[in-house]
Amino acid sequence: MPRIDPAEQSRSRRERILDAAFSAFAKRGYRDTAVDDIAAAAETSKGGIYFHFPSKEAIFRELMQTTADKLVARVERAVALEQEPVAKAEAALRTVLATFAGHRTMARVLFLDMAGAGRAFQAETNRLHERFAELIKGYLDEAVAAGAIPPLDTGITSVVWFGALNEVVARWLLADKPGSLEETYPALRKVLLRSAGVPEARIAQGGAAHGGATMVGATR
Amino acid sequence: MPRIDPAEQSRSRRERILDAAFSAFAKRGYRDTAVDDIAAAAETSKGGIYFHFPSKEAIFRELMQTTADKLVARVERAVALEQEPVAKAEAALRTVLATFAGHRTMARVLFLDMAGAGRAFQAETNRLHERFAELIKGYLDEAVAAGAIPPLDTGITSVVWFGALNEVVARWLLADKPGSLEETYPALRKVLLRSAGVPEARIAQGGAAHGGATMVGATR
Amino acid sequence: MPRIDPAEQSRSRRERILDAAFSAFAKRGYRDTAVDDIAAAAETSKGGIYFHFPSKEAIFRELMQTTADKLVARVERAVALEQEPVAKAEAALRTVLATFAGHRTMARVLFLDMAGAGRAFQAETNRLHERFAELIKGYLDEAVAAGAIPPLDTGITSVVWFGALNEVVARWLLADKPGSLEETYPALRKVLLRSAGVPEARIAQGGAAHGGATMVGATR
Amino acid sequence: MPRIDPAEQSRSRRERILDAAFSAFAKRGYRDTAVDDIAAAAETSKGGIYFHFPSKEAIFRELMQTTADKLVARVERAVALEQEPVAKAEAALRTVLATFAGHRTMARVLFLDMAGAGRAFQAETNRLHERFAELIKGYLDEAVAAGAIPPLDTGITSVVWFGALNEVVARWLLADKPGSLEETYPALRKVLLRSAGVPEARIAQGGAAHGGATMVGATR
DNA sequence: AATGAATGAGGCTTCATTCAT
DNA sequence: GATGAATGAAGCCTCATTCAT
Repeated sequence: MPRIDPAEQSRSRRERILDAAFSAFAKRGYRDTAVDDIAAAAETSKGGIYFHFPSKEAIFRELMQTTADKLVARVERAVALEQEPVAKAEAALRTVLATFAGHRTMARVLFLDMAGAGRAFQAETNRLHERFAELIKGYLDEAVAAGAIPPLDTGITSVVWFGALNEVVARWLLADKPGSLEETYPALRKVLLRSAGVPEARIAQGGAAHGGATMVGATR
Repeated sequence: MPRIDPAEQSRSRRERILDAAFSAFAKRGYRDTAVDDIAAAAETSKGGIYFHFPSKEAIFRELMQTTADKLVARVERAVALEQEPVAKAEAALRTVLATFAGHRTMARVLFLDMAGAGRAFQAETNRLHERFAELIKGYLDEAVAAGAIPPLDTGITSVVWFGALNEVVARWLLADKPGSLEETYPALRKVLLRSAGVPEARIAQGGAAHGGATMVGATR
Repeated sequence: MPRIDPAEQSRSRRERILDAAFSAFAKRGYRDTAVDDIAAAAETSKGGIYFHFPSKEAIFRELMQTTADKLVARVERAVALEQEPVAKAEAALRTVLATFAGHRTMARVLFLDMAGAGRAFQAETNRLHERFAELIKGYLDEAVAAGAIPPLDTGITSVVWFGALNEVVARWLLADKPGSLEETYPALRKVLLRSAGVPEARIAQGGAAHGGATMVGATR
Repeated sequence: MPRIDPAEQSRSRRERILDAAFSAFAKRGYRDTAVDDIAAAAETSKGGIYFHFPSKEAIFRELMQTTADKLVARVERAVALEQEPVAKAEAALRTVLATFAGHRTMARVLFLDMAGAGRAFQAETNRLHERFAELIKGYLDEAVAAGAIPPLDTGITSVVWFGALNEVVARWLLADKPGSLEETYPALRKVLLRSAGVPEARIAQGGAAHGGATMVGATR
């Protein structure tokens, strides 16, 4: 008879709490989500939550961390499929948009809650932004090294890219009638590539690379 | 005899509350600022505050509104001094950076608190972002109309510009040792102008327009 | 028309809270008394309590302080009526017993709660014990100086006196059927005077000093 | 083959829990010690504790009981070595001080925790005090019977003795820099013997009885 | 207009105890 | 016998808002 592994069960409960917290935070924001709400959503008791996590804050932090990790991993996986430096940057852009398009909740948590969680998380927020900017900067540096784009200040450019992406996603999140996030890709791509000095000829090639596989859905 | 106009006095009390709230919000964020804090800073009582404002939220909203108004007015004033479309866009950019550089508190309120204030203010935040993006879009449209830049999607471009600006300022606000915000202007300018398709030749002219008056601080 | 002085009203409310807390602590002990209990007993709201006091602990501390002050004041008043050193010591003893006999609650708070309040108040407890021991020591020192008793270690003797008093009161408090606290005076007096080396002849004079006024009731 | 007797093993686990609880209570007090703390210190689980004991309270009660038993046994052993009634009383006093001096933890539990444990243990505390007072009273009664001291109210005297001892130990426990508890013996002895009417001549003999063996520490 | 005392709904966290495995 | 996950009742404190004066 298939006994239930208690360790497994515990992990799953933990996961359930995390999931519940995730959507609760996404729906109402960090401050407006009570631990009771999370408990109710996870079908546990408040005490149960405090068995698995030391504090509400800890839950949030873990959520941020793993969410960011997942996103980064996905971007890196997508980028790895490309050879050409500019294509890598494009892949990164595309993946972020596609991911958020498919996981609106994830976007809410990462973009709105993080900022809205208050001063206590500024360091966290900072690190997250830095991380993504670094990621982008890496691809831009490669592109410069490969001669695909002229030498330029990849530091500020990556910040611009990140800020732009941030704003695009935020608008989509806050819009009354969202529309498709992925539809913004072609236009955003053009503007950002241009900002990085990618030759117009290369830009014109469009996102047509890789055939129709451009907007590969999320695996999750 | 020079009587104090009661209406005038009331207005000044109102103003004092607004000022106190402004710095309190900037210092501790919306959620972490108690009405008591504001009252203390304004040298009034809690009751006094509720005489002038219906709620804490209303204070915040008004603050956002007037702060944004001030910033927009200042940008428009600076832009009005320029003739050439691209120069106008540059002026807008420059003014925003210069203003925030001189009014870190203003930046905090507009960039950090707004986000941190919770879902209740999303509409407000939205409108604010929209407003600035529109402002930028207007200048870009002019530039397109004047043939200074090629026809392009000024909608997305303005969003990119705003997002970039947003991110640059946010980073500056959250940095451990801030550094000069205005120093980022030349690099940011180059990237953004490029993103809008401004010819390299025009970009190379630098921010040298208007001689040394480029970075004139605000009077406020 | 007799307007109500708001300051007066506030003070009275504060007092009401203090009184409520006093009996609540005496009845259930510090730890087992919830702030809600105090609020209910004081016919206020929890918030009302926190308007007047920063914390439950602060209430307790203030209570200890003022209660001890009252007792000390009363002892000193009684002692001041006596001239002879030994009579002073007797008066102190008598007053403490008489006071507690008339204010069982006071005794509970000072003797049981203080100890039971937990480690957080040890310093407080310490100081209180020290204070009373010092008081006693003062009278003993006077007696030695006056030659009423032989030179002796008044330090340890005062500790013994205090400890004895403490125990007598504690027993009375914890007894199933209390009996009269004041009835223990003659016997206790004899033992303690003996411990201080008071001559048997003087001891035999009994507590008859001051005629029947020996057990003056409390004023409070 | 030397199997481990399960009953024996269980007893040892029980013992381990008791020991752990003992030091935990001594360190943080009854209320501030969580069952989890005890479990951790005993290297068991919470469930394990509840297998051996019905409640936290029961552990405490048992601890008090056995600790008091040990102390009493030790006192009686020491007293049995003496013949002379006054010497017996002295031995009791000496032993208590010596024991606590060597087992500060024991003192903490018996003197501080008991009081701090709340109303639930008042009966326990009462009984403990009574028990010790009875012990002392017994020796005093013997002394009276033997004519070593004049007839006196041994009831109140024993209470005084106990209270004095209590206070001395409590002070030592709560002092910032403890000093030696045993050093207080000579002075305390003198005061207490005097309080019981022991002739000055006998008191002057000092604690010199039994040669240097006076303060032999306990083996535990 | 202003004051400041009062309210009370909630928020986060702790912890003795239970119980399925 | 033992484990550790789960429960849920309290507990202390905060704070936006109201209101008598």
